[in-house]
Amino acid sequence: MGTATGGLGPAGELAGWYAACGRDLPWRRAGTDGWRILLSEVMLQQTPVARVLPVWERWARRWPAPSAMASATAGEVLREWGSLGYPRRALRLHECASILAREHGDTVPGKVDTLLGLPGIGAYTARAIACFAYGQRVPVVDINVRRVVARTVHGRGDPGPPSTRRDLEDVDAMLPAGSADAARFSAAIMEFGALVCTARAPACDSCPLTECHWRALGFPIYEGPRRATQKFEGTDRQARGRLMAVLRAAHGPVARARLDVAWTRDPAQRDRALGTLLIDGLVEQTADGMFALPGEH
DNA sequence: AAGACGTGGAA
DNA sequence: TTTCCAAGTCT
Repeated sequence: MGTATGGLGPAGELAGWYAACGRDLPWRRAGTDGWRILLSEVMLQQTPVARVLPVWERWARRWPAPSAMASATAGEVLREWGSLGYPRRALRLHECASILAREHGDTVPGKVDTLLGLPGIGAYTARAIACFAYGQRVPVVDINVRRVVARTVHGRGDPGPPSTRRDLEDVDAMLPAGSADAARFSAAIMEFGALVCTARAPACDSCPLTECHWRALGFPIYEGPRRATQKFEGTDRQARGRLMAVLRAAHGPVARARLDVAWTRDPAQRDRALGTLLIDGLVEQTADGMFALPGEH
């Protein structure tokens, strides 16, 4: 690539690169239905492909349709979710399955506005499903896309804080006219951001793009506001994670003491964590004062 | 509109 | 060891 392609344009260049270098991920194979696409998109929220792969394969087999998942308990779904992180996603998926089974004929809707009304489906995921499952010509904007646009179009090394409205307009302006081309473009630009135009060490040496404003400007260092790095060690989130791990590993309800030993450094924090897990519906208390994953008692 | 929300691997 | 990062969503 890169020699005398004159006129292909960024969309064409990305499409060519994607055809040659895109990964053969199972949810991208022809014929993958909307439900399985939805599962993959939710699992991939803030979670690397490598960790999603085995879980998605198992889920796609075990729960081939929303109704199948709806008939499982939330606890079973949480257990299958394992350590993917942000287990509220699993809970919302379970709710989503019930809604789809009950109100949408056991199928996944194709309209962005309808998808946006489902639990756990936001601006990115709704458009990703509409685009990748149903071939609609809608802008699909994730962190990869925002980073590629920031660099190639705006000449900034980092996209800075998100602005859904602005980001959607930026990408909409780049979308090829045909829906099939637009869908291919979105898959390609996301993959490009994930494999080449990466956050930490972009592979500019092997970049397939003829034009990049960031490169043209000499790769200026990003000056804007930096998102505060979140602590994890010692936080409520870590405590919640420990408690959930105990519940997942157990077969049925566990006694309070079993949870207490999972986080001993700060009893008040442990109580707070358990309290919010109860509120979130990730944990339930049994009649005799034990604790369990929802529906598992 | 910042901040909460998991987890593990790489630099 | 510490920090950063991974196809965001919700409040």
